[in-house]
Amino acid sequence: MPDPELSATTRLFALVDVNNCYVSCERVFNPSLEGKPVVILSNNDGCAVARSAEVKTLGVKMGEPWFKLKDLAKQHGIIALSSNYALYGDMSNRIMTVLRDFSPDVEVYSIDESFLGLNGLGSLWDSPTAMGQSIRQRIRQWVGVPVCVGIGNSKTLAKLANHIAKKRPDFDSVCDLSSMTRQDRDALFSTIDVGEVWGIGRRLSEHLRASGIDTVAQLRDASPAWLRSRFGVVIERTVNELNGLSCLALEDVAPAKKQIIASRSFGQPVLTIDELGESVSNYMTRAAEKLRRQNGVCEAIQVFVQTNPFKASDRQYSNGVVVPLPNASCDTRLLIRAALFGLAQIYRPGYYYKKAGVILQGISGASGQQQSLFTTYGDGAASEAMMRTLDTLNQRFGKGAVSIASAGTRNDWAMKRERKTPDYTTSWDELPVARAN
DNA sequence: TCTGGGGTCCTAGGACCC
DNA sequence: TCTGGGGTCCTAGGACCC
Repeated sequence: MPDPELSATTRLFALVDVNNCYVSCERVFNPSLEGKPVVILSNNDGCAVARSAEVKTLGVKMGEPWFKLKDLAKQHGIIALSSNYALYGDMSNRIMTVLRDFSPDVEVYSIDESFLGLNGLGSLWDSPTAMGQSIRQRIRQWVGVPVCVGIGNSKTLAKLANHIAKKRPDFDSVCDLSSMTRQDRDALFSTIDVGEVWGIGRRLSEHLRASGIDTVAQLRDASPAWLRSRFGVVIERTVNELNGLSCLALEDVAPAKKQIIASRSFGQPVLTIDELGESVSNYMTRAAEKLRRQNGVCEAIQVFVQTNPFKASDRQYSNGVVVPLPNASCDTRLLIRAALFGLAQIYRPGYYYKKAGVILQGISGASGQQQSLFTTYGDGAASEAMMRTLDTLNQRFGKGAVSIASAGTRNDWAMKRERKTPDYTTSWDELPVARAN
């Protein structure tokens, strides 16, 4: 097999990743946090979702509940901040803008990570490493946060290089695997745990180790065919990528979401359907905004509720239901009604609810705003009739007991859906009386 | 009694990512 | 007392069809 790195179609990728992103963002606006142990907490200040280097050194894990950390925090003076996603999103946009100056091909992979396509840019720089250093310095200077840069012949290798740049101080925050000698790479790969590879999670690591594959080098040299038969096609692709055979393309335009989730845990347990309904309405409002932002409509919504699984002394209950819509829609009011209808079906009184959420499903893109408006309001007798039915029901049973499934024409998707879920209540006669009192 | 073969679609669940 | 919130893809198996 020819060395893919020498072929004419060799690709080159960089991965730029903000160090301890949320903490670094906070430090830009509050320099007194510099050098101190800082954690950023999730919704309701529940879990640590970002840790400064000082906190990582103390052994604090990602996702660790804050209440378990309180003693350690007191002991070491850990500063805990509630998360501020508006700030992080804004900082992220600034970084991505800087990156676009370096390459026309930028894939924003997450709030703190971007892939860059480097093909064709070689003549602009002494070396990929020189470019990486320039990226790093400019983001530090213009935005104020530290980043690491990993470079390789596939996205998986760029990710791995980034990991090395972060862990090994001698690389000075930039690691280029593509220019390294085979021996140097082997030496590195044989010291890195297989679980550090992008796409190899906890489960696969366990299985691989049981098969005698402990390091990146061993995974790279394992037989793709054997791995495929044993673990599936995803890992086969990963191994090819580790060998410098680029299988994952850069996606410079973000594909539209196929589903949109909005959910939250509650600070306090919630008992009544009215409170749940209020939350569900809020989530749906947010989800519908996201849907419209991508000019989409959805054909069904799902609503779910859950008690606190960590509280063993509580009676546990969790349930969800899919509500097909008579017409694909992005209309907030209609979607909220559908969600409340679903909620009425799954709500059971007497439980301490801790979490609820909605999922928009069957999303398709509208070709433009006009089409989605037509779909929603249109001349659709179905929609109109449905709304009237809902109003009648609301008057009769009170808020929350709303039916939408009996009105209008169903599309194919919804019909199939109905066939497969026989327990789905289609008639309002069958609606449970779901109010607590 | 014996009981085909090929195909699609859908779902639930599991794995992964940040 | 207090335990995040999003997403994607793959696979196995069942339903259904001819």
